[in-house]
Parts: sequence; C-alpha cells; structure tokens
Amino acid sequence: MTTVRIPAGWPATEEQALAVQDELRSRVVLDESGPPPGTGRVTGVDVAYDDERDVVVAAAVVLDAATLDVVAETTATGQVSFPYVPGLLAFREIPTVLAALDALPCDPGLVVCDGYGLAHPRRFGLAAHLGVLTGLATIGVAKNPFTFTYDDPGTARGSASPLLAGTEEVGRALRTRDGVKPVFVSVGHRVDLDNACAHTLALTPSYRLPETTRRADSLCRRALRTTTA
DNA sequence: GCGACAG
DNA sequence: ATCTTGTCGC
Repeated sequence: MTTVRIPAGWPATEEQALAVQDELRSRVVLDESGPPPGTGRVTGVDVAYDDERDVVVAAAVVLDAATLDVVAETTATGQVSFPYVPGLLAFREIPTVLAALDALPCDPGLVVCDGYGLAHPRRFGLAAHLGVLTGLATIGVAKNPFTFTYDDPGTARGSASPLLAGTEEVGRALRTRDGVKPVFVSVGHRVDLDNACAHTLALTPSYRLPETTRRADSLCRRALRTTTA
C-alpha cells in the first residue's frame, strides 16, 4: 500500500480551500455525454478514517462495466489533510484518493465517487474536483440529500426526481431499488446527468448503492483495520 | 443570532 | 465518517 503525505501547498484553512474551489470550478467540463454504460471500465473510490491516529485510507476498485467483475484494486494511506467541513469534503479525501488511482495498473474509465459533484454549495463537490485534477470522467453518488430538496421519486427502481438548489437542478434523486430510499446522483466531470443516472442504474443490479462504492468501501475499511491493528 | 450540513 | 449484537425478513 502506498503512503502519501499532505501535498505541499495544500489548503490549511477554510478560506484557502474556498479560494481553490473558486479557481478550479471553471475547469469542469459539462459538454461531454461521457462513456456509454456497460462498456469499458468503471472505478469506485472511497476512504475510511481513523481520526484518533490522523490516518486515512483510500481504495480504488476497477470493475468491468459489462460484468461488474473486479479488474484491479489498490489502496493508499495518508495523513488526514483537512477537517470535515460540509462543502469542503474534497480537501479531506483527494490526496489519498489520487494516490490510490495512481497506483492502478490500468485506466480507471469512469470514476464513481461517494459524495457529490455539482450538487454542492459552490457547484464544485468531490467528484467535480477529482475530475478536474485527473481529467477523468467522474460522477458523484451520495447517500444523503445534503442541503438540497427533492420530491420523493416513484416507488419503482429507475424512478427519479430533480435534486434542487432552489429552482436549479443540481442532480437527481434516483431510486435504485423498489421502495428503498433513493440515492443522490450528480455530475462530476465530462459526463451528463442522464448518463450519470444510467451508469448508476447499471451499477445497482442488487443493492441500493453502486457496486463500485460498495467494493471500495469494504476495501478501504479492511485496509484501515489492517493498518490500525 | 441559531441550527443544518456529502463523508 | 464512527461508536456497535442481535434480529426480523426476503
């Protein structure tokens, strides 16, 4: 497992982090539809923390998009690089996630993040940020609606409703399992919202959350236990 | 001014 | 995110 230190120049205060978001958000690409679902590769990234020991472990798990079989997986460990502040989650996760992605032996294809992309107070959440830094196609699939509002989608898998910041659609509440709480999908980089939702449905044949995030979540937790123990 | 608030 | 066993149900 590779180890990373906090990058030189990494924001140390909320004001610095806000300035970075402000500078980078213009680089998000929104005029590409993205790779078609069910083709190529799809990669899940997630992190687990041990705040007591100031340790964060990231995992990247690459799946074959057609079969959802695992093609490759990596982990990376690092120091916690930022406190959790709503709206600044990316600064806590990105250095270690980048290290995990760098360690992959193959192209990750579309990257699925555990959190938001454009559904963000400044329209620059984790998935958008990671996309801009890597150039990869990214989407965000979150478990909670954050501060946004939505009308409950129909009860059937595949039903969706707009995720709203006021009247602006920043993402979609998407039902991935009949009668189960929806997930909250938003665009990251180089993928449109319809395609992001199509990918999310392709990644949820059996569970509420995408196979990518399920796999990445269990891997980084396992790796953290091993590191901590 | 006081909460709420992705992970 | 994390603290945490068993239990009800498909």
